[in-house]
Amino acid sequence: MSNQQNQKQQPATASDGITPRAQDYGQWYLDIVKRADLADHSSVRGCMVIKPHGYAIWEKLQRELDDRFKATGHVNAYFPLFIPLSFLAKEEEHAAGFAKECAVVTHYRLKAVDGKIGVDPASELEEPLVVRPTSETIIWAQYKSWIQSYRDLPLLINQWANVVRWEMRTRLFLRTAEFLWQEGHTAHATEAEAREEVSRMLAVYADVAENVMAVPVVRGRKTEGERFAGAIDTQCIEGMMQDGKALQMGTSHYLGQNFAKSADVKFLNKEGQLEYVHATSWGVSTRLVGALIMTHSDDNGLVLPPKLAPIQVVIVPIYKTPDEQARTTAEVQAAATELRAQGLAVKVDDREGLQPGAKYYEWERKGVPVRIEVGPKDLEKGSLCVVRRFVLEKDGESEQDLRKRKKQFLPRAEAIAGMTALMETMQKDLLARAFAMREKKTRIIDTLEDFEAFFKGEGGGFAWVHWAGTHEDEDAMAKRYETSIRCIPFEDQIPEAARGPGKCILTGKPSAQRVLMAKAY
RNA sequence: CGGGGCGUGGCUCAGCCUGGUAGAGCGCGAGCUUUGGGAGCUCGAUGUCGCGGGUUCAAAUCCCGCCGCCCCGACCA
Repeated sequence: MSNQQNQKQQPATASDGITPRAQDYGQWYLDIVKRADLADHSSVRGCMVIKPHGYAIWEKLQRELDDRFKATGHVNAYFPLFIPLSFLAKEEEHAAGFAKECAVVTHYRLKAVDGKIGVDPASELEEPLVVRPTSETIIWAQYKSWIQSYRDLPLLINQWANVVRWEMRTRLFLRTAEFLWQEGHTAHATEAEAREEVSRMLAVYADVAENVMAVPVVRGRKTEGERFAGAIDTQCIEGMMQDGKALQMGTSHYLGQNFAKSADVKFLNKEGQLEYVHATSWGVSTRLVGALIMTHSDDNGLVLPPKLAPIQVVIVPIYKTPDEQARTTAEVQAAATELRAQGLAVKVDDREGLQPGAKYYEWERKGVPVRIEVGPKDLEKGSLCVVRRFVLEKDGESEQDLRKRKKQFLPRAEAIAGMTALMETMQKDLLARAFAMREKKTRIIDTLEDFEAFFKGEGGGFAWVHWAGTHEDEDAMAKRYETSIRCIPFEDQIPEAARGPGKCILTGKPSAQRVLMAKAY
């Protein structure tokens, strides 16, 4: 597509092979995924291969999440990939919600016929097995035998797993037929306790989004139409991508007693009475890697928050003679050792046969936050050349000035001692930048005219609007403007100027508070 | 499911209209010279041209059928 023009030209900038965002945002995203070596399309429709660099980011995210799950009292377990069809069918609403995207296993054997291997028709399963699109039903079937008394509650379990949803259209990380995620499934004695769990885990997600991923999020609950199939309440965090579209980054559901009833999970309470258990479930997926890319990256490649960068500092030796090579390499190793002692993830790039410039571009593309160059002059001066992947842009700043600000020659000791602080600064800067970007594309809107103008002319973003429409009205808005209610935000999530009651933007009916409208991924 | 595109060395693609037995750039390997923002030269290796059938003396190329993937839309985390 648009990157074909670059094909046979000499690379002019670091962005070679990456379509600029302004030209084609969707293509830019794909280019980043490929050029930063995060993932590949596989030969299976809709399924991706997560490459080591992409997987390393996921592993760091996993660690951050898992630590928080443990800290809030959860333990990990693992349940089967296959769900008997009858299990899924038990919770009607749930089944209906996922029916259209289920992969189904119907046979268990292959057979060679005329030299060709194929499905053995004689091996048909008595009951088809659904490849889990989510695990509520199989897990609750098990909970039935685990829960008898209030003493067994709360049951706080998380599972790290892959799930399959046969989506009609897929996009690397954002929506793949198979994806990796975590799903928490908890059982509680009371509604209040379960609802508290829902809020607790949403807070964990928001914490990871903002303080680890550096992606500011709006917290709220879904409208009836957008709720998880089978849930009574779905809470979510919504991030804004650089094109102004919203991305749902995590959900936490109060499932009421629906699943307990369909799986017949009762417990004896303190008063000696049988009661159905209250359930929650909550999850985030590899989609978060997509959110990371679309929030922070630029036309030169991936930009990663230091907390999630598999490599935080890359050090490149520069030399001409074998003597210089020996000396700079020794210094590079020494610096690496000292930085690692601070707990930093450091990579020494002493590959031969690649010029330093080639290495710079590669690591920029891959989003390494800081690069250190060590040449003969640095050895003489006892300095290190510290180059940041990004700095906060100033208005009207030239490309050269920006580049100059990224690069600093620092006394060796200062550079090394200050590295952890620099990581923290960059982590904060990234969040601040993402926040500013979101603010810039956020409007308080009171009329349909302004609404339409915002989503057409200005390219859209987050719109705070009053809403008192029906489910049908929501659909009408979606058809007309391609927007949806991303969430009904919690009171403290609404900008102060936008709080309080008003009139529905569509129907004019009284509205208690504003909702968040946006186009969404 | 509808619309579009693509399938040829590892990658991106040219060649196809007008059939004559496969090319370029990048990458890869060796050697020499290079190295503070993508190195240069020399030599070298690498192909069931998506699959099946047909037409023909001859098919990457023409015809028929099939398959797969990607992109755009309707559905979704």
